Amino acid sequence: MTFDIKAPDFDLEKTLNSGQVFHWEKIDNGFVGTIGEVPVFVEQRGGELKVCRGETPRPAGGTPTLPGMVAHYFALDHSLPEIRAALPKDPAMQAALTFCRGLRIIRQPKWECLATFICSSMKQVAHIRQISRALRERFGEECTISGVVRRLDGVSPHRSINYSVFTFPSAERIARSSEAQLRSCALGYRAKNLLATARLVTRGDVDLESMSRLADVDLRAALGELPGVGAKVANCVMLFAYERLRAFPIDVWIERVLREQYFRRKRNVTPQRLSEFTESYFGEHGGYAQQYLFHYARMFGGRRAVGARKQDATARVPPACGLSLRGL
DNA sequence: ATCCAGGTTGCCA
DNA sequence: TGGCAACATGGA
Repeated sequence: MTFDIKAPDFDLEKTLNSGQVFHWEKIDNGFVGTIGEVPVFVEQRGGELKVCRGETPRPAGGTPTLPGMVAHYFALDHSLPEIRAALPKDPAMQAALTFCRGLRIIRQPKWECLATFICSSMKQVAHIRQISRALRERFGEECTISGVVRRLDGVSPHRSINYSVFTFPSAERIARSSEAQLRSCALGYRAKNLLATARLVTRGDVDLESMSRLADVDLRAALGELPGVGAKVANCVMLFAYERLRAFPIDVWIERVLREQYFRRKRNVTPQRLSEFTESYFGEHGGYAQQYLFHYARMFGGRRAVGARKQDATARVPPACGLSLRGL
């Protein structure tokens, strides 16, 4: 069964390839992945999404409608015009913002997001994708997606699709595995942390759902208690799974941008000071600012920008703004 | 081959 | 507090 969903001001590819989520696979002009336990094929055509769902591994009760679920996951309710208007007007921000038009901060399942970002430390995005896939194939459940989608050319009425995808393993499933099994998924030293955190979640020592009621500072502290979760990962999980749009994760890419564009290579700028600056300067939607700067820097910035050709061949040239991030 | 990656942690002064 | 090394793995 396929649905059409209105999705104005949305760029599916930029959203899924910007390093906030790691499991979506580009296939046949669309993407195959899961939204929670629901396997989904999504294809964007102009301002519309064509969505086809597969079978969940188990019958799920109280599931919302597919269009509602998709719209919620991709945060189609976020008002991008308002968010864009509220961001700073400096050249670096404007350039990133122009390039990242339609990129949305999505709403990921909490455990899935937490687990993958625990695996993300000192890993390139490509590696994180490999780890995510390995965990799914080893411990997740396989689902199939089959159906019909109308063809782009409109010559034939439709084409049939048939894909396979794995759900992300639950905390319980990870907790039941061994550190050696996790290491076989190329987790390295992160295996110990993922296992320990999975056990805490499984035992009920932490309740990821009820933590959504905490204020930002308390949520950050609670997440920080988990093994393998420091300031950066906590901010990623807050931003990508708890709808805390102020959260501003600072990784090596963002740190380069901040030092080059906002601190003009000044020395003695501690992580603490960087954090204070981003909090006050980018404000309420800092997470969006961060994601736009991150994606832009990764596509065009110095230190051999990653994937500019493969991921976005149509936009190889950065927007003309009289500013370059080269030489960071 | 060498460098580096969406960091965290423990230990040192 | 701030600096620093260890920690695993594989893409560029």
